[in-house]
Amino acid sequence: MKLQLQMKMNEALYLRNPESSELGKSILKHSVQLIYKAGFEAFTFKKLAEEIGTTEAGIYRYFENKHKLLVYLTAWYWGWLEFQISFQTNNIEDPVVKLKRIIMLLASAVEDDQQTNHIDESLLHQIVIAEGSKAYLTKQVGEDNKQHFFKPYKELCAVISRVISECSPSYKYPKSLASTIVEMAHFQTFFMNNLPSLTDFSTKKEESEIISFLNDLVFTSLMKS
Amino acid sequence: MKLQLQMKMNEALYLRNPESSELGKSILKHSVQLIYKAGFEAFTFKKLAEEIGTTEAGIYRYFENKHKLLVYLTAWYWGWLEFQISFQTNNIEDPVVKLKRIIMLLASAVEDDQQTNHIDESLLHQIVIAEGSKAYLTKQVGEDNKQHFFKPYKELCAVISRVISECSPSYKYPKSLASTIVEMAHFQTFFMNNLPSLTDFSTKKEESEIISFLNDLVFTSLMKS
DNA sequence: TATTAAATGATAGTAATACTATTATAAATA
DNA sequence: TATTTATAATAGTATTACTATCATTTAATA
Repeated sequence: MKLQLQMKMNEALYLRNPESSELGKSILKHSVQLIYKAGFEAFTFKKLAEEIGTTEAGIYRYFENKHKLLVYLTAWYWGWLEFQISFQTNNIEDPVVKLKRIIMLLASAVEDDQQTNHIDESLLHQIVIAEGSKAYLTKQVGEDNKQHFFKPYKELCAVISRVISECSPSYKYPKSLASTIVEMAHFQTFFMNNLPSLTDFSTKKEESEIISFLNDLVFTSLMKS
Repeated sequence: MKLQLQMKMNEALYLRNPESSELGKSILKHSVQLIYKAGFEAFTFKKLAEEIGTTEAGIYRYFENKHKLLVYLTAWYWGWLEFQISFQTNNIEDPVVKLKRIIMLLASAVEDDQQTNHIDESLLHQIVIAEGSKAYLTKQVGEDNKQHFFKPYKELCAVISRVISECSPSYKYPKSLASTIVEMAHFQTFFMNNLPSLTDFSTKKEESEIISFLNDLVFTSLMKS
């Protein structure tokens, strides 16, 4: 039995629900591939339409513009990741073990999980590393936030900060530490691959080194307080 | 006596040196103001030209495109900040005191220093917080890096990582910790102002709280190892 | 089965963006 | 005075980021 889990996405992110039709799913699938390949700046709805074999206007029926599409994809990713984390850490009692597992999941390359056929999570992970911050580093953060576009990201951080507080109830910065490890899991990966002198990770490009760094960072902070 | 210190910028960043003429300086000054006001996405050379009272073609004689201009401005900022740090921590023997001072400088709002009349460092600091990552989160990072566009940023991180190693020679991740505190000084500020639930900082929006967070993060890591 | 609605395809058009090129003029310098 | 240098003025192109219209296919429903 193969069960499909559908994420309930914020309806303000799209004009027509892309999960509800073939063209919609094709838009999601190919936008991930094209943004991955060309980068978000060079990505246009025209090119996407050509790739899919539809027209620009066709894409615009689903997404207002490419910024909304990026926000949609990143929100999808954070929702998906939160589910992965809740699934993989379910029934783990010890919050320390739990937090270690979370750090591992944050900093590990994702393998495409087949469950959700139309989105390649592995590519999407790469996109979120390289383009994800652009979803909120804009002049419209405020309005976008009011419309709850970043809820999945904030929820993930909230989940992590709760585990941090379980590990160490007296620690004073659980939320900031949570957003720090989420961001750094990505940034250190990006730096390792592109600006390696900003990291201590060898040319082997081992993600295990990033995991060790984050574990060290987090647990020395928590053990002390 | 008022001494002007000129930063030597990477020549591949511009077509004509903007520091060498009035129009050039005006471009720098007004681009900082306009990017701050409109955000980098909405910023165009046309609008900039109108603001300055010159033509689009006039801007293009100085900068190839707006990406190069952003890279120029961020590089300028990191160079300027490294100088501020080296100046303000000069003659401090104790590396712990030094590192604390650095963290303070990283996370404090900048006040325009008058020394360099044409660039408003305070606005530029805000720009680097909100747009700075876009300088390297692109498909061309590799090439840009080969042309040493990110040297000032990497040098600043290198300086900080050396102080970290002085504080604790056995600490295994001085470079990653350095890039982490630089990035987090900015991201936590951005989050505090725009997505506050990602932080533990009160509505007072006190930068001193961010400084405390970073100090805690860094010094528990270093004391332990 | 016929009717109708929903989704898509095809085409066209507009305003703004991101440039390049050319020519004229003013100011600085040799 | 001749000449280089910087800038202004104007024009033009390809691409981007959309919006609008209408025809056609597909699917749902009466």
